[in-house]
Amino acid sequence: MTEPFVPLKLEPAYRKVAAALTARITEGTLQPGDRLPAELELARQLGVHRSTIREALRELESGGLLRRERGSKLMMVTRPDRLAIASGVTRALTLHQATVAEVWETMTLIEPEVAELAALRRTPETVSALTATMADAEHADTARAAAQAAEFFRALAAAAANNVLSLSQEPLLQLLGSSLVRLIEVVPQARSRIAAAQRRILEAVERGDAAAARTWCEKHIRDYRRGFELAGIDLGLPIAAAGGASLTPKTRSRKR
Amino acid sequence: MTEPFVPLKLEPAYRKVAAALTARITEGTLQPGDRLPAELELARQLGVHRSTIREALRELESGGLLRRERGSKLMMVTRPDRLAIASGVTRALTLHQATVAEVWETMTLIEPEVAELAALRRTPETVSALTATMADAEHADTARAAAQAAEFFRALAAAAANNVLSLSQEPLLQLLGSSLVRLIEVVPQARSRIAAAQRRILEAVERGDAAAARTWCEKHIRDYRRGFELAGIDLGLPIAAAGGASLTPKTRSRKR
DNA sequence: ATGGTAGTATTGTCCGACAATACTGCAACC
DNA sequence: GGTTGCAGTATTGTCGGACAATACTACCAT
Repeated sequence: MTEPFVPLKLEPAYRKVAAALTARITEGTLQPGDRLPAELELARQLGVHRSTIREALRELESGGLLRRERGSKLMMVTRPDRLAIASGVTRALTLHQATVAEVWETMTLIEPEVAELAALRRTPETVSALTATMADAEHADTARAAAQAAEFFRALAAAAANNVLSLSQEPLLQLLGSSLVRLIEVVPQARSRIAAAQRRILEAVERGDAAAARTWCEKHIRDYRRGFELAGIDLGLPIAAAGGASLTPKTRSRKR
Repeated sequence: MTEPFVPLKLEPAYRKVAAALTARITEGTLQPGDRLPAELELARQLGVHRSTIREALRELESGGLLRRERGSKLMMVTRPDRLAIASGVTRALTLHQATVAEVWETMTLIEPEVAELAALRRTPETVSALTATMADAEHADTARAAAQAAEFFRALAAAAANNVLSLSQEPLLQLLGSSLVRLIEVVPQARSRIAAAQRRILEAVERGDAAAARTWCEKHIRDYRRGFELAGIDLGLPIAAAGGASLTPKTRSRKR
């Protein structure tokens, strides 16, 4: 016989409220840009106490479905923005001890395709946006230079005109950030090599040469791997460790 | 001169509390599996009211950093689980009106690579897990059959032994779910074609033939596209519309 | 050891309160 | 006319406390 009783789950009220609000948003009754009613009003309508409403609001807020625009009091319904969503994924991957190798491997797979699509679908606007990201190339400030590398990929994905790709890529960029800083810090020729590769990719995209864009991007990503190795970053290590190590390289090399 | 005053942001207490707790978790002071102190105790330690603590907890909870194990009272620190994280991304992409075409394109890019890696890194366990997913293939229940298709890809990614890939793939599977149901509902030969392709991929993975695995997977994904077209799913349409239409075609047309 | 039982701890929800601040309308002023 | 000042209201952030339901615990009886 099958089990006669399954664990019946009673949701607390705050979760039901959150679910109800989420449903209103996903089904479109509440649209991005709409203002939510005041907490007391919501409490009255849903028949629960304001505290309960507030707990539910925090839930939606952290999911990016609600935000308060600067200096406003009422909450506004909003589409989760890309960075916020990605940072949740980033945190999750960090806690799951994702390794540099895994992230790198995924980039190997995504980026060349992104470059290819960018070359095929470029528009004057996306190309100039891409060009604009080169301004900070080879920047003296290490953090700035690392940020520029990520920015380049973001602009590339924007040119590829695929939101799903852009969002898939974002956590990778965030995760690689700290390792990238270390790479640029430690490997002297990194700045120029990165800039040179970016220029090659940019040129290929500009003239719509998809094959070249892909090829150069492949090389570019492979080059990152070489850089990581040169910088002494253990690819098998979880990202967190690789990043943290870059902050205290001296202490690590000193024995004990 | 530069602006003398930047908007100074004062965070409400509940967010500071959330940030403090998050920091403890990411830095490792609180490890997955640890139990959080009681709310009153936290309130005492942090010097705020219990309501404030509770709002912060909801924030972490919805981020997947805290969970309560069934029938327990204290919260437990936990690693965000893959499905939960992905569902946030899924919701975001839905709200951003991601199209079937975008999702499909991203799968085109990821899955063949996943298949290739799976063939290279397979172990007896992952292969048998992959085989096990075939049990539900060609299932009469449409929803079940669609779920099986997603399950197959999950097992494939597991065989590829890359957590980042698995997680990147998950939102795509969730997004495609509803369209997939529709596809299988409408296109009679879909079940057998899907099963056949899966068998081909599985065989290639089993014998470690990376090239074949990739090729068959590419064909498989291309076949999905054909299926979508046959099923009359407009690839340019946002996912929500494509899926929603299949779930409640009657009610939608009656709406007001 | 096993099983029952009473007491304690903890959460979920409620009520109410109050200060700080954003919004509104109106009067006053250049 | 447009700007400024101001009073009044609405709304949030935070607090204090309360209570029922239930998980946990320690103890007692068998």
